[in-house]
Amino acid sequence: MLAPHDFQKNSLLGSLEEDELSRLLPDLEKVTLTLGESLSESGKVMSHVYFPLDSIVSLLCVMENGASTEIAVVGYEGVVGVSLFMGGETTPSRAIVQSAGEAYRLKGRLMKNEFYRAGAMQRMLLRYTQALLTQMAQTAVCNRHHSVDQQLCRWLLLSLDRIPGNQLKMTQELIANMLGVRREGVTESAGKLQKSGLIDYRRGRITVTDRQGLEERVCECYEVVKREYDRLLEHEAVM
Amino acid sequence: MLAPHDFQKNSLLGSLEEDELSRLLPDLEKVTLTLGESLSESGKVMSHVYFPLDSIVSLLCVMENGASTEIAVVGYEGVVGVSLFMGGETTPSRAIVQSAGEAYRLKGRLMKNEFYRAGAMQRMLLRYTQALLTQMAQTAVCNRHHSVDQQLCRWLLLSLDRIPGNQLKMTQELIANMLGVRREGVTESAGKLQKSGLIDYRRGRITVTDRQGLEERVCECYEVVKREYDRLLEHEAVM
DNA sequence: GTATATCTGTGCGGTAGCGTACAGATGTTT
DNA sequence: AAACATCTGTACGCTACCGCACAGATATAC
Repeated sequence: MLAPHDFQKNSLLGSLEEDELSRLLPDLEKVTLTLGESLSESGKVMSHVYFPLDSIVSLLCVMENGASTEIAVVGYEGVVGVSLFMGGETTPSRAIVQSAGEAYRLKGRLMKNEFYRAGAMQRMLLRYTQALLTQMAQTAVCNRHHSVDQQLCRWLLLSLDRIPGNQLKMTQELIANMLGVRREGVTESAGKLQKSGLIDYRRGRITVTDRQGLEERVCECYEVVKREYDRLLEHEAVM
Repeated sequence: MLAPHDFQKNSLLGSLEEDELSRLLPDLEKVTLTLGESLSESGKVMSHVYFPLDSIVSLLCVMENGASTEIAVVGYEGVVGVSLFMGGETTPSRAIVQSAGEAYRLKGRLMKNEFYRAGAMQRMLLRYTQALLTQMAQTAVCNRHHSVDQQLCRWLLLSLDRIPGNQLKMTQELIANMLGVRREGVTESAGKLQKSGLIDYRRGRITVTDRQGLEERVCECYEVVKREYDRLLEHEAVM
């Protein structure tokens, strides 16, 4: 038996108008995303766009020497593959599944067709893309000015906002790759948070036990991004 | 006497189709941008979008404590004010004139009207916005992984690509604000470039004397951004 | 239950960049 | 020409983070 309004778990899909939905629904394909899976490689054309339901996808910039940094994170509020409708077809960044879960996907061609109908879907996607711009910008400034401690808090909160529950399956090694810092640095910062009783870290599983405590410790970057996402995505698009 | 095809100095305007041009031309207003002028403040709605001709505009993320970082730079190849057509109306970042010069501007409302006609203009603007995304992403990763030396080279080259000539009017203090580092750090890095004979720095005026030398010293980030801009903007938009 | 792989904690020397302070250089104004 | 503002160079101690090395802890497989 099919879950009746499953797709609504993704807020972009959930905000569609009737006619858009009826056009798209038959082509939406539910897929399970596994940890570490790559949805998009640098310079390659994606076959689909992905609308996460309870999964998280990281957009990573990978450099020649293999070092990487997460530039944005996408969850139920967004879509992976904006370059398909923005017209560039590819991007130099990678999209990696950071937290396993489900997503709907839609063939690139169909996404573009819907986008160019210039309806509510287009407006939502553009506003979402602007939110993504803000997240990237804030990531840049955070990378420059804030300590690993603060960045870890930001990362935890941004991730937590995108999944149900308060637990992340994630090794320190992977977090370090996301933040673009040493694994030992994450160990140290996570240790401080642990000692302060904010999180409980147990071999690849972080449980946030005091969310408010994290919010008190995080840098302003988290709030800036969150406010902008709320502003851009939680209201109806106005033209 | 009017310069006949002045607007073509901006490549977005220059790539418009006949009918678009005839609609927009009467409303394009030529303005002179002065060094340090602000075109957009955090959270405020811009009245116009700006198409630089020979000026450079920096997009800055400013934090509560006043520290800032440049997240992207816009010149003749682009437009300042993407949030107007992306639908968000405002952004949390500021737009500051980094190099004085001229630009055409267009009222926000008219920009949106043209955008929603979904013609060549829309496609160009979207591709440009994707290029901007790439620049921000690469800035984030560069801030994380590269030395001030390398970042200064990147900044010089990106700026130089956007103006005629090989001279920038710019104090080290301002460059430091852009890069989000100490002024002394810029002094030191610029000193190295000077000793290597790549630039000539004289109180607020940098002359690049060996562009190729800079390109040999810059990190990969410059090339990634440049390639993506070329790819996305120098060809006709394909749907 | 034991072996194994992986993940986490800790220590240590090295360094890039920070904050601060101040001196010298160079345009500009009068 | 002298006075001034501003920009540039240098120095010094400090801290966060890096790279490396390795030991201990914990899940999983057999």
